[in-house]
Amino acid sequence: MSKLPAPALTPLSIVTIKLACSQCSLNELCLSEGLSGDDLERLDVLVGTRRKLRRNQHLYRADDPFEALYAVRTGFFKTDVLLEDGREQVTGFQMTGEILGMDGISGDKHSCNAVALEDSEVCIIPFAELEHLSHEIRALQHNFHKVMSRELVRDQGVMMLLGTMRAEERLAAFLLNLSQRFTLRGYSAVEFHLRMTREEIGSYLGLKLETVSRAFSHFQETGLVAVQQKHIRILDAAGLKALLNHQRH
Amino acid sequence: MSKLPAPALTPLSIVTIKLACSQCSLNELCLSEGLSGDDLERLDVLVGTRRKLRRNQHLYRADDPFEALYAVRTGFFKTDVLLEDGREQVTGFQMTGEILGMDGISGDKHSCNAVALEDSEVCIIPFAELEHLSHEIRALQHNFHKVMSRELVRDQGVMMLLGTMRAEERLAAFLLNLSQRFTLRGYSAVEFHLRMTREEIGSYLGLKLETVSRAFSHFQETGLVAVQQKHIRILDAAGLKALLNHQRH
DNA sequence: AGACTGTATTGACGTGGATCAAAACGGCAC
DNA sequence: GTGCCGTTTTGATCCACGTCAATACAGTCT
Repeated sequence: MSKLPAPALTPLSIVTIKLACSQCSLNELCLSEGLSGDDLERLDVLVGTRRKLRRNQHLYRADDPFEALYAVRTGFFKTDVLLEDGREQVTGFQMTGEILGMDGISGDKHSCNAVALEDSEVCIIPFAELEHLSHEIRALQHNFHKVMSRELVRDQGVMMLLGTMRAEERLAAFLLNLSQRFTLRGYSAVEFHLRMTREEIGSYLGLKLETVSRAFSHFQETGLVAVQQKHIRILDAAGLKALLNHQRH
Repeated sequence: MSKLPAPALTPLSIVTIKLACSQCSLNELCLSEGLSGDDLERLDVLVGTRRKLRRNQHLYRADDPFEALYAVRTGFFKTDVLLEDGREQVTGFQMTGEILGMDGISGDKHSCNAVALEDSEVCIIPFAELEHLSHEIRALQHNFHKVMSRELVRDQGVMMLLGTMRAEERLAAFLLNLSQRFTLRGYSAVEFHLRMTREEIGSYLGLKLETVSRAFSHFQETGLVAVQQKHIRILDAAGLKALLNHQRH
């Protein structure tokens, strides 16, 4: 299983590392939650290899054969779908501890593109082996089901956002969501760097980049958020939340 | 396990039936795909009970404890999510052979409402038992993963629709999607009854009911579709598809 | 340092779909 | 049948966001 230590053809080097889930600080966020020491070791074996990606590198592309899931170990990703006519929809942003690639299970090929938005590292989880192991470890099976289900619930939230919210509500919801996810990972809830461009935010939120920019400016004017390019500081989280619960008109 | 044959308190009668998946005509669409005779029988035991619902009855509601998945056996459902301020987003329409309730796995409670849009019947699939059985039958485990993943891919499509398409494109995509799903079930691809109102279509597509109505009228005028209330006849499927691939402008 | 390029901000204007309103239609109860 | 009510259609108006365009800013290369 160990990979050739031959001349690295591309920057996408594949590294074999022998400490995986058991040593991983993301434990609770990932597949290994609640696994016993013994089972954890078996998961370690499964998730033996990692892959580093540079900013803007693709982890996989739509129509690539599906072979593995990927757990983000460090860094930041986006997933997007392209229509034939060139329209792009960003379907999600993934950070540390989140799992990528589950869309590929149903058709044995990936149905979207996954791109690193900064230099990143993922754990490779060969899917056939994951199924095999979760066939043996019930807790792992259940964890995996929960991870997939969580993704379904997340998608519901995005549909709600795209279907019923106006521009500033969408951006507020987006910022609060990021804040919450950063908090879970031990980072500041109120101050962070956006890894994506205004255009990518807009695509995710179903808005044009100019609208995103204007909404940021307006948040700045009203003292909700301090915005300086990609650097964000939330000044009034309650105010942002209040935006969400307001009736139309 | 058998239910009281006592005076039916409510129209939501629970019926014990002993032919389940093995006799079910929906085989290929559902969880049982590719299972051998022996394994099929074990799935039969699991999916032993059904539940009938009248039009407008809830199958489950948001925050109900999650205990089972439901396979639509006959009828038609919608799922929706409500915001505190009363805004509603229809997140999907489910027909024969489709599985409901997977959103509940992650939080042990349902995250949306499921309502029958016509008199319907579902197969009850107790989730703990499904996990138990799919722990033993690898093909079942894999089928279930595929079903969940298919749902993720479907959600991607809805996001694309809500994020990048204009009103008539959304409606065209919606009609073509229904057409395709009816076809899979052996019904006409070009002629069908809509089970939902304009308002529900609009909620699903992120549009107001008036906009949906106008789009239907326009399709009628341009000879793409014959519309008579809820009765739809697709006259020019290619024309509808062409709408989707057009650039904005 | 200067030049180049991708990204962000801001303004002026146009438009697709929301909103408000009224009328038509269909199904159902009586 | 008649009346009632939920749904659909259609019209008139409004406005949030898209579009087009110019400028500002930041990072990178040389």
